[in-house]
Amino acid sequence: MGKKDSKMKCPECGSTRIIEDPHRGELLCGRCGYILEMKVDFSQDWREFDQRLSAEKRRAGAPLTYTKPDMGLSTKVGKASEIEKIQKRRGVYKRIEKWQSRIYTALERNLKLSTAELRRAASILSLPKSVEEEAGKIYRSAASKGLVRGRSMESVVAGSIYAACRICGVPRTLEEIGKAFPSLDKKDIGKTYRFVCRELGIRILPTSPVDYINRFAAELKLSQRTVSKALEILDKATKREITSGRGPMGVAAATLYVASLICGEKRTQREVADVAGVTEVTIRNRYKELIEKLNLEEEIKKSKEKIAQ
DNA sequence: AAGACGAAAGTGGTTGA
DNA sequence: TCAACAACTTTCGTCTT
Repeated sequence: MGKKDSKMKCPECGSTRIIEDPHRGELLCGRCGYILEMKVDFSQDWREFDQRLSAEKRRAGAPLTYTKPDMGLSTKVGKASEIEKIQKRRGVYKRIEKWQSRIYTALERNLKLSTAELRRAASILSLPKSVEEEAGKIYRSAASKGLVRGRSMESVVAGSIYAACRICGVPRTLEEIGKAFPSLDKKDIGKTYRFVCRELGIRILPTSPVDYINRFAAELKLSQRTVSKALEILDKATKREITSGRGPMGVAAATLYVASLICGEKRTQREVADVAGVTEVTIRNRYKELIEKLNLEEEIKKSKEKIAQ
């Protein structure tokens, strides 16, 4: 993490302490954790030392993209009637043209619609371009394997986005994805997600609570101090295997709740639960385990006394 | 009155025979 | 394919602040 230039200001709390997290490529506020932007390096990824090297390394054309139905690549065979000079071969071109349209109609028509849907959802969720690309890639493989058949196109798009978020290390909850797809219910998205991952052989790595802490904390407007405390607690908890087998969102929520108590920035269980998309009961269960196994009782008592003063 | 607590019953997914 | 199982949810009554 390094300091960023001082001109930048956090739109959330006005702090000018903007820090950079190079692993995630995020710029975030050092005070409240608000994420200002996801940085992507658009600069040239090679250097040119002489004529020969520059000719070798340079790549022509627009970059491939999964956010266009044809990846920005397709060419079209002209209509036979337009190619007057080669009248003789007219029959051949007619056939080629026919095949082109046949291939186009099946998969491409679907991709046209789904790409529009993907873009719409990505903009609602304000996903970084890289995640959108990943989602497009996943959808494309799913579609070409015929996995969309029997499922709604939307649910597969939603599942692809959910998977892409996790792969890129910026997981969203199913609720959040669901908000961008009002017509779908949460369970269908999860189901489709699992199905697509299984069929495509995408390894589903369980998400870590760490991935959620920053985002949840920002929504709860917790200070950086509390976030650090939460991460510290989480680290201890992980080492003692309190977190294994537990839902990562519940763990993240409980950790933040405890940290908020200790740092005197109390949030109610309800508030934390809503942000994390779990119930108060789950927070209570995790919370109990944390306190028991990490002996946090005294620390909470201390901070309570402090507040009472 | 709001928040925290915990018991009990229900849900959906995983696992192993 | 079915039952057992763990995690989580929903609901609700009770205690605490």
